Amino acid sequence: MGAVYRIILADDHQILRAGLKDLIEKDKAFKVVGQAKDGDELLSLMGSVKCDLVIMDLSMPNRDGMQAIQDVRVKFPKVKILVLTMQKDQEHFKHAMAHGASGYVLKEDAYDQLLMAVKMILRGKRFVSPTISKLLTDYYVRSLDEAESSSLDILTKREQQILQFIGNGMANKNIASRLKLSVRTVETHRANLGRKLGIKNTAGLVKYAVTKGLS
Amino acid sequence: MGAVYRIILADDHQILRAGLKDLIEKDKAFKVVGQAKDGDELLSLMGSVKCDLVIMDLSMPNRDGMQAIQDVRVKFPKVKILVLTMQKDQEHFKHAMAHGASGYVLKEDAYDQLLMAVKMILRGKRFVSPTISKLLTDYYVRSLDEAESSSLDILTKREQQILQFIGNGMANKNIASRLKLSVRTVETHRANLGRKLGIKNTAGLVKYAVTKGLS
DNA sequence: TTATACCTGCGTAATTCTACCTAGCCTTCT
DNA sequence: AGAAGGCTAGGTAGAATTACGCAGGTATAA
Repeated sequence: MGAVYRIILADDHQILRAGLKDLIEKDKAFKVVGQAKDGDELLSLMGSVKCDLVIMDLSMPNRDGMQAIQDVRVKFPKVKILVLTMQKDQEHFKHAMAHGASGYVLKEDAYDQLLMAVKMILRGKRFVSPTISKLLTDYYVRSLDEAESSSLDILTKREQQILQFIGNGMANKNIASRLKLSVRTVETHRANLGRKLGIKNTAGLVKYAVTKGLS
Repeated sequence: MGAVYRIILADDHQILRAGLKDLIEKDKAFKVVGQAKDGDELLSLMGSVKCDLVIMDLSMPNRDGMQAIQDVRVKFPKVKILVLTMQKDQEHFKHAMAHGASGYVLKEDAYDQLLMAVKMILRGKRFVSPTISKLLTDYYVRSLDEAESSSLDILTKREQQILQFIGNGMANKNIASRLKLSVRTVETHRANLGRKLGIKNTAGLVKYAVTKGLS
């Protein structure tokens, strides 16, 4: 049945908050029970007003959004967080989500995206703006470009295979028995890998393998 | 001006090829100059018929799609590859793109997605189906969940710091000198890391650090 | 038919890591 | 004040990796 969900808005632009409140409350299932113009205000407001969801910007004075997310998560673990921001880059997104946000929507997105995000989050799901989703994929594909152009192709098949096992955290001995080779052979391959890639230690090779997606 | 782009289709379903040819050639800018029912046929066909783009499935008999991509890339580096498949998972996508595909579209996608992919690829861009894009983001967000819930928080600050250096491919000696600690101290921390995380070897720790984003 | 590159493997010595343990010093919480 | 956890560092022993070189067999290309 129709419980009314209580929402708090946090953004340093009063106009945006006002407009947003108006839009959101067109759906009778939602009620904006408070507004804050910065992180400090948000935290103190939440001390006195209960809510189910916070919709917040990342760029705010006095305790910026990223910090606010962490603080809210610690002090009010049950309250969901939806980030609504103009920050359209991987870093902000990753940090926000890693710090505990449940959703990430851009101010340039259509309003129905925000509405969908709110509904999904209140149902316990996460929501990521398709714009951001596409952005992440672009980053990923670009990283593949770099990976391809750089150096994987100077490795022989055997070397790539060995590298893959290294990347999976296997010791030379294990690799040798898996491939039915002498440990010495594996060592030779590993040495060649190190020489070709200019990496001396195991750790570097593993990192290389993992970042190249060989794992 | 309007050069006609030459396209070859590779898929083991004849019906699909026929329908696809029909759809594609509705745009007079494209001409399907050949069809193959498997990887071998594709490669031999390309030896005699020039083309700008190959649209291919991944699951084909006689030299599967993944292998075919690599072979095409080696023997005909100028020909672009668009994967059209029902494989809707991260692994197939990653491998296909890593092996040199320029685009990835699902058979369940709307046709205009395929058309857009073809056009973008022929303009030198890459194209990834939004469905896949969303899938990748979901994987990413889920991995954040695991990272958060699992174990990073049972590590002390110093341990996280050490883990980060390990993840960056540094040997104990280097970490020690960087942090102005004894090698033995670093070893102790590393041992504790291994114990807490249940990971025995360096490689595993590096992999852990990298996948947790500590690098 | 030479080259060339690749895969395989060994020798030796030095370096590094692992696996146990102990232990002093510090801060924080009770 | 006492307990607990964290940071530092050492001892000892053994396991593993690294560095350097060497070399035979095979496949592929010039």
